[in-house]
Amino acid sequence: MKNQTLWQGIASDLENEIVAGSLARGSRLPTESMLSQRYGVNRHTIRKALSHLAEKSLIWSKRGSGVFVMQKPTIYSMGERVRFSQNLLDAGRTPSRQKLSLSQRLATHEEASSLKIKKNSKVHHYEGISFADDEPIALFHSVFCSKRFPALDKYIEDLQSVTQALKKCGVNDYIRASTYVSAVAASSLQANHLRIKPNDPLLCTTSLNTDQSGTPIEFGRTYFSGKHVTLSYEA
Amino acid sequence: MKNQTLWQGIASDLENEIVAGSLARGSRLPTESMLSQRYGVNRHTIRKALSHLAEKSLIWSKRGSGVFVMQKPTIYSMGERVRFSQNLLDAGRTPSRQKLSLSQRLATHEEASSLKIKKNSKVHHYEGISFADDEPIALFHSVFCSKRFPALDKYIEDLQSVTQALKKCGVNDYIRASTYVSAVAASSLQANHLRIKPNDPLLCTTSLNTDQSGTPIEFGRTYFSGKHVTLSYEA
DNA sequence: CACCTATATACAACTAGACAAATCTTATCC
DNA sequence: GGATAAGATTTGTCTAGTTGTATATAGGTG
Repeated sequence: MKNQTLWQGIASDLENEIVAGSLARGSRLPTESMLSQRYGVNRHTIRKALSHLAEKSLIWSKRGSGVFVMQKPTIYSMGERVRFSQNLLDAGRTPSRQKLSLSQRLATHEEASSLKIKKNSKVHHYEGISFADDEPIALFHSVFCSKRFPALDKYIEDLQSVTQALKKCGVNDYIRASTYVSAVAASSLQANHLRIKPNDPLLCTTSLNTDQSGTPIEFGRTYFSGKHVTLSYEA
Repeated sequence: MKNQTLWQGIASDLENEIVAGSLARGSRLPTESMLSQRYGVNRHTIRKALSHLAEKSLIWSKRGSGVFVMQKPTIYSMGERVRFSQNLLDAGRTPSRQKLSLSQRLATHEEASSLKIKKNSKVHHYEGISFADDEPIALFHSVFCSKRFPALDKYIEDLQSVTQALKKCGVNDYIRASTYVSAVAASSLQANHLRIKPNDPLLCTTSLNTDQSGTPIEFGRTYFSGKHVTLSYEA
């Protein structure tokens, strides 16, 4: 973190002001000329820093008008139907996922009782990272009953999508039955994956999805980077 | 003086031009390409000579801009009453300041406890550069209780002087209650402002000013360029 | 051999200036 | 008061020039 270029230093400085709230959401930044004076650099160097922040969707600019702080970094809306890809597409961002692991193991006590399956049943365990515009925004892991979805792992491997894989297993729709949200500090491992610092705040959601009959299908936890995500519960 | 290398000869040649005044203080040197042509050597040889002069603090360079002749170092005296402008006038130099930012924000834990105000109180945050003869010698930032000095920011904006602005707020005199001095390495942003290199040493003073009754008024840090400033504690 | 001096080349980071395009501000007219 | 036009601001784009850094090569010296 030391030998960074000027524009990188400026970008992280401005980013700090944004996340700290000193630059309020929706407000206008100082003009590029002002910033170039403040930081003692050429306007082009400021523009490089700004374009970096724009790529991270922290700001947006309008010719002739100014540069503004994004209202929310990424809006991830929680509702009856939570679909990762569709959510991000709605927010105007490009979703992608990276698999960390995909295996079978015995369900924990918590998982078994949530999924309403027998203790020591086998489950598919799927773990990975969610990206928005190639920026990691969340770590997730979830489990599915192996007995009910014998070939789910193969489908996930091929399709890279839980929604699509479940369709192949005959589940055309699923519903978010419950969601719990808490805040935790990132471990160094989590921080590394999410490209943030250890102890940075994470939003931890524990969720259960069921099919239309109410039978549990998926149980999992997702850790969202507090810097990049705001959860939305609008109706 | 006999068996000197090419770059040593060039360095002493340029040094003579500087001390003789043929290259004026603050002026720009010919570009490295020009010099390499003039002396008939490779640009790297010129750079070796220049880096030698830079180590002696005779010149400083700015990427993309050029190489410039540096001013002479300054002595800055610390005592019960520390007044920037008067200090430099006493030293026979011309003082000036440049505002980098002036805003209100919440006090940090350290600031609140130093100023003896409540946590999460608002403070004026004033940040800038101090110059001596148009050469930057220090970066400063300090905070004042917003509640006690509601209009201080306006006064600072107008008067460009903390001492004068405080007078407008009814503080006719203030006293340096404590000063801590440490040495730190310059970040790339700090280095850019002070026209030095990253990791060059800075004198970091953390200071608290109070009014005559002992009530804290200003808490701040000043980063003096080690190359340009010597602090003096004479009685 | 290891190290310094010097050359040569290429690229990255930053500055400098100019101009265009979109927007905002202000004066003016009716 | 509202519409319009002129001017000032502000971001977007382009070209050119300067210092910083990295790599490769070769000769001289202790």
